[in-house]
Amino acid sequence: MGQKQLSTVYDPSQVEDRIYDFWVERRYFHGEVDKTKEPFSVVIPPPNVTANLHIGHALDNTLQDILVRYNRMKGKQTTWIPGTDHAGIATQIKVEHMLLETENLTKHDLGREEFLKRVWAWKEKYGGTIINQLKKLGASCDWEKERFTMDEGCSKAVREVFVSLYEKGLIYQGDYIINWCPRCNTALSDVEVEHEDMQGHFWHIKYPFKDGSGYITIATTRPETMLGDTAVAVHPDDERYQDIIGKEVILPLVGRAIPIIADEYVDPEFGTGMVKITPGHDPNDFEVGQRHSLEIETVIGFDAIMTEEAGKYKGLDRYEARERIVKDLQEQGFLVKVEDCQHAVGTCYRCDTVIEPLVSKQWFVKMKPLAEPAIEAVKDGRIKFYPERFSKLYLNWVENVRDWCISRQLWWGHRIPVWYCDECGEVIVKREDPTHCPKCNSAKLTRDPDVLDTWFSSALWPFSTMGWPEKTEELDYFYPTSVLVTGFDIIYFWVARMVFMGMEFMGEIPFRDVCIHGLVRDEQGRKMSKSLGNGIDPLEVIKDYGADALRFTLVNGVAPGNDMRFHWDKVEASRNFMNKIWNASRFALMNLEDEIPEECEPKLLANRWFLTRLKNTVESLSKNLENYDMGEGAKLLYDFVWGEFCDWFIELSKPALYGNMGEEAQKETRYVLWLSLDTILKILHPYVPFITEEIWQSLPHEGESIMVQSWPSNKLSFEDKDAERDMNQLVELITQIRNIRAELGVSPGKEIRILYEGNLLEEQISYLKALAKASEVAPLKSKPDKAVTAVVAGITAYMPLEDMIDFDKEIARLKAEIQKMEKEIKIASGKLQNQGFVTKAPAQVVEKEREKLADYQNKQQKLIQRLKELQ
RNA sequence: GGGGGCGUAGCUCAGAUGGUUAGAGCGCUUGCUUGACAUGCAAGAGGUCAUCGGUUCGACUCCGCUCGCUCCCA
Repeated sequence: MGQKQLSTVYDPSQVEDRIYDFWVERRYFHGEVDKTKEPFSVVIPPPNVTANLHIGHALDNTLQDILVRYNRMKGKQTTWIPGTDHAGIATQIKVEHMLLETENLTKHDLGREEFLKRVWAWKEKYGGTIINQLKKLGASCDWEKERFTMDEGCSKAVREVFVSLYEKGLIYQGDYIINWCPRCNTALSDVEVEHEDMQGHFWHIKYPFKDGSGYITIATTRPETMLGDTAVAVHPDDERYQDIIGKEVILPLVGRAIPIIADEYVDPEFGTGMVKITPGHDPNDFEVGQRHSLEIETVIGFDAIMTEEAGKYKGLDRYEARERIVKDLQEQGFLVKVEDCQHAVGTCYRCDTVIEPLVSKQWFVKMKPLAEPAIEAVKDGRIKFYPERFSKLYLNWVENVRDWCISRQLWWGHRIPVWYCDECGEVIVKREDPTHCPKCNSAKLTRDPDVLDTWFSSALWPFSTMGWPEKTEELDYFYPTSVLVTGFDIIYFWVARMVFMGMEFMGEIPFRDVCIHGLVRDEQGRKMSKSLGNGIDPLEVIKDYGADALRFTLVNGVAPGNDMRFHWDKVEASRNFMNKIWNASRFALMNLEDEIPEECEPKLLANRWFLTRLKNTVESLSKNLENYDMGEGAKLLYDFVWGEFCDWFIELSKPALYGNMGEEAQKETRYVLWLSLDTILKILHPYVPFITEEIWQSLPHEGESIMVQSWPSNKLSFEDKDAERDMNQLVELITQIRNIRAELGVSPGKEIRILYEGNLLEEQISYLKALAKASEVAPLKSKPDKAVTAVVAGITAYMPLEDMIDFDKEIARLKAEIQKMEKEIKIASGKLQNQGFVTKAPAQVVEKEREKLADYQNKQQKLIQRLKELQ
């Protein structure tokens, strides 16, 4: 790519794929074990194999890529392990749908084995979609290490963990109440249930005493479950009901007698202070039932249809049954009243169907013993959340965690490694598939039909991807991982469980830092969803604006952990920023030679100033990235590159580059321009990898690729506070002059004369000429009659404008300026007259305030003087 | 019921450890083919930082109340 061919508009579509291929070919993403270097490792939150890249993935992976690229440039041995998740329910449903549509087959028509073959075939064909989409985004994943939660290694890890936990007594099987999704036809864990507030009713129902002495009133939102009531409960301390504890009531419509029991679970303040207890259909009631050894009646089946136990309601759907029961209660005089109420209803996180709590035989992980070390690890700071507040969320959950139901009634997933002996009933849990019963030696064994919760295998991801249970070099070197980047919505599902498993099986935390980000919402602040159709396809954005613009849009100015809205305006702003970088680079290339300029000590003010700013910017940006504040870092880059490099440094460099300030100045400025652009490209690179590589390749450079250059830090030691001060003064002066020109209608092309009081360096004069469009800048000898004045601390500049002065305008302008200064002087002097401020505030702060005051006063005096001269 | 977050310019949002002339993008006004860029340049208007109180020499920033919106858990 020759310098002259650079088009004035940057076209990412001509660049990105080519550059990505170049990186992959050179294996820059790959990180081998290298004990001479500090490791930096990240595991990707594995997206579902069924997924297409959505905007949330784009954000999550952009953040990871920024961190990975930054640390790679910092010289760490870096690996970012990618992969996908088998997503039990989602994948199974997807393939079932496909089979039904294309071949009119159900999974039962095919049988388990054949069905699984089809799922694997589907996975092979479509499973790579999202991986390829990540490449479009520019993700620098270590593709040679790509994994899948159901590949051989991960499966081995799952098996080892299950058997090992079982042997330790931390996995058990039993009949407990679980969350059942009647549509997905499987048990779910507690976190897979979402609670939605729904409009419902409170039905108040009479339960007559068995002895005929009247009745009590019970309120319920689910009357259909009353068929399964096995008690009524009151609070043991509730004085109203002391005398009825132990009595029996008759269950309406059913006729069964059930006892009134006392249990602390009841809230005496709520409703009548009496609740029906249905151990078979409510998790809280189930626990009450256990405490009081109550019977469990199951009146609703796994298909959400009323069971045999429901008597005459058998065969009805649970909602039909509700209507019929309410009707019957009313007809028979049991219904007291109906109130409207809002209550939380549990729904399946995959299909949104209302969950049915049901008692069923499932496998569980005992969580308390696993939780202890996971709590400690966060409490003592071995694992840190960014932002910190998310550790509270984590702790709150982990400290109250309940046992984890891990069996799923699905076919797609890790089959539970448990066999039952058909002869003697022995339960066999083995690392290798057994052929005979160890107890009775029978060969008739039946394997448990269920599979494990997908999150069970995800929980092992940080070490299963590195070869565990083998003791690999990778594990030794790259584990624990450096940072985990993920959304807050997945802290319970995944983050906490990785900590449990990491502590238990590696004896160590799985990651040191957890960087949490928010959701990407639509323009109106709504969640993006398929049903609303308000999703943004990141690939479309990439196609039209480029991956760099998308990446920058997603992170620029976003506060850590906060949600953000997706605005097309922002995409355009980012695209424009890319174009700005492109054109600033074009300018540099036009003014540089083919070789890297010779290093030199800068003497010119603009150069000294800019190198100082460059150093400070690199430092601030590095700090932002170390603190996982990518949003602030992006903002910093944007402001610095556009607002300082382009708007000021490039403009200031022109006189020198064009040779108007002598050969030395030109040479020096070329060097500073080159160094600055080289540095800017490097610090931009983690955010916008494609455009920075493309430009860097055409800039004089050493090395193959910008992505393996070292992060700028050591070389930039240049700092000159005086230059900063002098430049600030100059910037203020130029801005004022431009302001005056604009306000007084001096056309931009018209050159003016500037006569000044105070000290200006020779270079400052050159800059003034160039940036304020002045034909002459000279010390003031005698005051011109007709002139406007720009006043900054230390300098007064007169602009003789005989023919075009509107004196009233100028007087008004001066008065406004004076008033503005008056206000500032009041504030500053007020502070300084305050004894408390002078004695208690840090000396530095007081000194700064004094300087400010002096500047304001100086300016104001000159303005007043000038006003007098005009009046 | 418990916990978290948010409320800053017309809109969308930034504002470490309290001291800034309170910032950006978009929008708006005015003027510009200035030898990188009209996906641009220059200048500008626009904010009692939700409300009330407290801590402090000093609060957009820390603490508490209230109001409004939002999320998670029960």
